[in-house]
Amino acid sequence: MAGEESTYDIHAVEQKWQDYWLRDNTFRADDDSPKPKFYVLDMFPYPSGAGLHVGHPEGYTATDIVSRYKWMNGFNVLHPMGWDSFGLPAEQYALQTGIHPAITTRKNIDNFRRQIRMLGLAYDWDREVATSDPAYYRWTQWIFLKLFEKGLAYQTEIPVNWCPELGTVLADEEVVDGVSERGGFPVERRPMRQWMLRITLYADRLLKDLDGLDWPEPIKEMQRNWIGRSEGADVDFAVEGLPDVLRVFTTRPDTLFGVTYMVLAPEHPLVNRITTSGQADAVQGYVTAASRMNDISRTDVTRDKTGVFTGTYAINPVNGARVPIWVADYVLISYGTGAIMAVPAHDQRDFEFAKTFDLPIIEVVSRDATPHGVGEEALTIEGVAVNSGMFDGLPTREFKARITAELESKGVGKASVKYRLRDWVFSRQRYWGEPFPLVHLPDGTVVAVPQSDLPVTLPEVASYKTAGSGESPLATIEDWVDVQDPSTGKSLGRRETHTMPQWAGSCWYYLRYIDPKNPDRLIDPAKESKWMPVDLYVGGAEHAVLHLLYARFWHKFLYDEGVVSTLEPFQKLVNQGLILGEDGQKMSKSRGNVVNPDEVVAVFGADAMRVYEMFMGPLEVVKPWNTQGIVGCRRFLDRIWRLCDGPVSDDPAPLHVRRMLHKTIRKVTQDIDRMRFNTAIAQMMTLLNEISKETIRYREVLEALVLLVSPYAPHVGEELWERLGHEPSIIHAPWPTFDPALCVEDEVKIVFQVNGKLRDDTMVAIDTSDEELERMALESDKVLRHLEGRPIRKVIVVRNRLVNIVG
RNA sequence: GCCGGGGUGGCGAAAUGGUAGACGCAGGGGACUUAAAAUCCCCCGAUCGUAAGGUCAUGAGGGUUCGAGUCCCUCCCUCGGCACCA
Repeated sequence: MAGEESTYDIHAVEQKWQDYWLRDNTFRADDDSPKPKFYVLDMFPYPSGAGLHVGHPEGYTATDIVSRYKWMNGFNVLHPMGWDSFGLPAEQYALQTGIHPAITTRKNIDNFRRQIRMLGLAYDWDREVATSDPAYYRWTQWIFLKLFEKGLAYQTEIPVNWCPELGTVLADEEVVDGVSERGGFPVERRPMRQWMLRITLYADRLLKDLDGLDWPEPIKEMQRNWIGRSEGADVDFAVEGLPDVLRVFTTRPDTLFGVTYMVLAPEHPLVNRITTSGQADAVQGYVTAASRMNDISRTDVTRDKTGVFTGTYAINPVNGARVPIWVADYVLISYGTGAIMAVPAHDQRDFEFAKTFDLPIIEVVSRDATPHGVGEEALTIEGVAVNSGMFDGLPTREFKARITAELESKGVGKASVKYRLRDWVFSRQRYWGEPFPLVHLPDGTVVAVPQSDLPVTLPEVASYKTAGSGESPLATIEDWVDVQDPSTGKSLGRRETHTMPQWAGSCWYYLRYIDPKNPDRLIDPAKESKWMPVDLYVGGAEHAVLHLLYARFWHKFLYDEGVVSTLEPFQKLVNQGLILGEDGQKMSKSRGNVVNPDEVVAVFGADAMRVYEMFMGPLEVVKPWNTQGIVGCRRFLDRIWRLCDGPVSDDPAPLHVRRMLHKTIRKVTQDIDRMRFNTAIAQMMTLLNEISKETIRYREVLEALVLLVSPYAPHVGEELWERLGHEPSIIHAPWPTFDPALCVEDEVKIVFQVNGKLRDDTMVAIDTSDEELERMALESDKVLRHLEGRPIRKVIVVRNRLVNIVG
């Protein structure tokens, strides 16, 4: 293979420079530098036992190129790396082997660090952090306590998937058709105590502040959809024969005259109160059945509508109509008020339900102000009111405003905004996560562990199995759970045994990189304001919603607390596309198509791997790996090496070579700014092809090429830079500049078209006049032949490009 | 179902509305070599033609334009996200 036949000893060169960078601390970010700052961030990895796969270095190489480019442009760059090291796999491994997750994690981190260094990535290792390090999670706990103090953290009972046989809570993905994925044991919905964070309080800000971010529009759109702001009205319906009020949320208050029934979610608190004795058994049975279903089958849209009548009626506030109240699981307790007014003529779900249970359907919206009767599906458009009494003829928009105001004046409704976003379930019944710094007192109150006692560290446990109750393994460690007064030894209360989810540590790691060792505070404000915000954040699109939304939420909270000075953490975001296996399938162990960077580097070297990953295609795009393809990148580097290896002339290069060089400097520079690394590499290859034709190697050209290629292939870059007589590191050398005057050719090819088809071409001096070009085109035999004597109707001349004769 | 990407040679891809396929891989031919590897040079979308040259071609079909891979409309396929959110 090409790697073994390479021109130079790749591995010796790569080792030499990796050692140098480490020794020299080349990539240290300087907190005191007067240079402009640039903060480049990678989404830090979970250090799995499998080690890096070729997908990781894609994003890392991209940020590495940008970092090195910024250094060469005189910036003070912060480019850190760390570990998202709490998480389930280490705990599952501990369950199987009894090896402590901390040990596994340390080993995996060491392996990841080795692999990342092997790739020549320019990180400031003095700033490395790991979320599972007590010195780190002390501050995760600190942030949580702030949230707790401000009332943004609360406990609630919410239904979770409880498997009695396994004695544990399962995630929705672990439940298939109502039984556990592993073992096939029955799973039930059981309300369990969980810690929640009030992210919904920040919904509006999380939505609005998206506008100012330099993020891919699709990602912003995903976040907007996830937050799901919707404007409408709360409307109160009286319940016949009872003092209760049934409040519903609707985005279409203009359809109130079309309400033919009401629906409560099975979990709605009014269900028991309003159900008549005659309907009690049916309702009870339905509610119980609904509680057994998991969220996935419950929300399966292809399911037929089900429901049951409560026996009670509600009174429509606009016309006094008496409408039956049903219970149905297509209404979710977690959205709006957990109850709806059903308008089957204009809502597809209500329509299907009404058809199933033979309920009336009243048309109240029409395209053109005249009723057309109810069709085969609901008409969900905005239009004009019909069958709505005095409101007939009103356009939807006006009607909404009028009726909302009217309801409000009567005290039976008001304008209302609801969000799809739910509060964040923040606790896990697991061992390997941040302990909550909380103590439950005997009287039921919950108190914070004093700041001076942080961190609350994880105790040693004998077994990593969850406690039988569904509590975490921590619940079984009596010494740890029982909090005693240090002076009297008297029991004060019991520690919270839940742990935080993996998202917690990744919500703020980008801040700790700025001040990683500060023992007294999360971050020094002066350093924070120096480095924030993150100028470029690169990572996988799989984190488009959750991680990025949670981190933005915490950041805004920390802003409110005066800890950070920016409203948003990540100014520019780029998602790298997935790298697929050689078979075009997603890489996975089971498919056996995983490419291991160790093997690639062993054969081709880190530089070739880096160049290939960037050359494969645009960063953001999904693309398949092809080991054969690296050969071309290896050859490219070898050819540069050989070029620099011989005698070098200090004479100025001939004009055509300098032109090519300056065009290349321009293209490579512009492409790095646009993060189009593939075309930058292609341009360098083109330059290389050109200068290889010359018998003389000009220093002027070689040095520029080495500088240009060095962010992509830093080992070759450093080595050749040194051999050309310069001091390391090449990142201290200035990025080459181009002369715009040298980027234009003095001759251009002009294409002659007849009726838009290419017929001839010729070389002319640049900026030849339109008249001259037209004259030349009309002298072309080929053009004349294709005109076939037809009269010329029109001539289009595009200077320096083409002449199109229309005839 | 809804939202968002994307369909260009054998493959990865490139192309401010202006020569479609830059650059690379694979393939073919040649030079060097006892030979192979490496290296260097040439060819390389399809099709008709001895050639000159012509015709077709960017998922399909329409449209705008002197000119469309690029803009507009309809549709198909594919990948990702969300999924009874009232």
